[in-house]
Amino acid sequence: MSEPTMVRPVVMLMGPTGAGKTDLALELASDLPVEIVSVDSAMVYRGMDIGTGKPSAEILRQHPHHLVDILDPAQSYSAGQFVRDALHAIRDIHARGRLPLLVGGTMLYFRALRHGLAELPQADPQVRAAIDAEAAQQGWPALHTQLASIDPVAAARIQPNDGQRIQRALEVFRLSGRTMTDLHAATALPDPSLTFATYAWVPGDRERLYESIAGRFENMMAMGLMEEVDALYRRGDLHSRLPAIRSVGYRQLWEYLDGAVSRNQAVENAVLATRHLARRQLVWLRADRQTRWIDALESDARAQMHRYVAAFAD
RNA sequence: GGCGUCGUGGCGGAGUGGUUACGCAGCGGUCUGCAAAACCGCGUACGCCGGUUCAAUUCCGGCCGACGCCU
Repeated sequence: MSEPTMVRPVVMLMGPTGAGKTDLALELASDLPVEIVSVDSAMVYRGMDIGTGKPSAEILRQHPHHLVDILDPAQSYSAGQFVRDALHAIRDIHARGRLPLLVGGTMLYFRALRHGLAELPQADPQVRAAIDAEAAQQGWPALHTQLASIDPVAAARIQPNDGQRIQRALEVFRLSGRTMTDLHAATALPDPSLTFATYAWVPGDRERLYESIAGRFENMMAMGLMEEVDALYRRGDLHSRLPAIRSVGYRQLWEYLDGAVSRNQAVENAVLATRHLARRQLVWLRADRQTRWIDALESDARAQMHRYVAAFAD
């Protein structure tokens, strides 16, 4: 007999890359009855450790992270798959009487879990290939026009050059016979029994964040990131169009291994790409009015987070 | 000291007697199964002082600075 008023708490710790979320989460996990669920589109891949800022194998043994190392880099993950996987992990953690602590920087995943995704057909390689071929032939703006004729609402909010989204909208229609706009209307919460407490862990000073990003990448190089990327490169079956290889850091070093740029240039590009990523993550966080911001640079920030999370851990 | 070339927004780099080049960085933003992705938006800058002209970043003169060559 379940009580209707019972809610199952989930704490979300979001932040830009380089903000120190991982360390904070580990700290919380060693003091409180929480289990960490990674919300990170790159840490899901095996063999991508240094560049994704994944905790060491030793630490992962002490504090198991859900949704880390679950895919081979040749595979593709998705927001939809993430929601399913996260829901399972959350269910299990609650069943153990513990608190799920979702930590990461993939804001689309957080949003999908909190607000839900419509029931849309999954990506289909065949259909995508067909659409790609058409785009190569006529250009994306032409396909955008095509989209406008079947789903004017979607076309109005998608830019004529946004191939990724035009393709998805067209794909959904070809697969289901219904427009994306139509299907979106039925968007529902993934699990209404969950309550989310959301926190944005953000260094209050952008300059400091960028400095931390540069230092962090330098450190990754010192830890052998180039060798890590080279190992993936040498497999021979991976290529630069794969989501895994397009990740920040990996993509740029891959270009160096391809001989397209110098090593220094690659490193510079990688740091730059990381800054851009952080900026986009901040945009998501700013747009989210329900989330409590915590300045990671404040001296009592950690203690504050401790209290917040402890309040849900009872 | 002489001759020559050059001096454009944070950087790179076009160009024109009157009409916002552009690229990068930076900043703002969009985001429903690739999201560490994809895409969109934002900059009147022309070394200084005069002159010519209806109008000068663009033409002329001087000055300053940089570089090169020469003595």
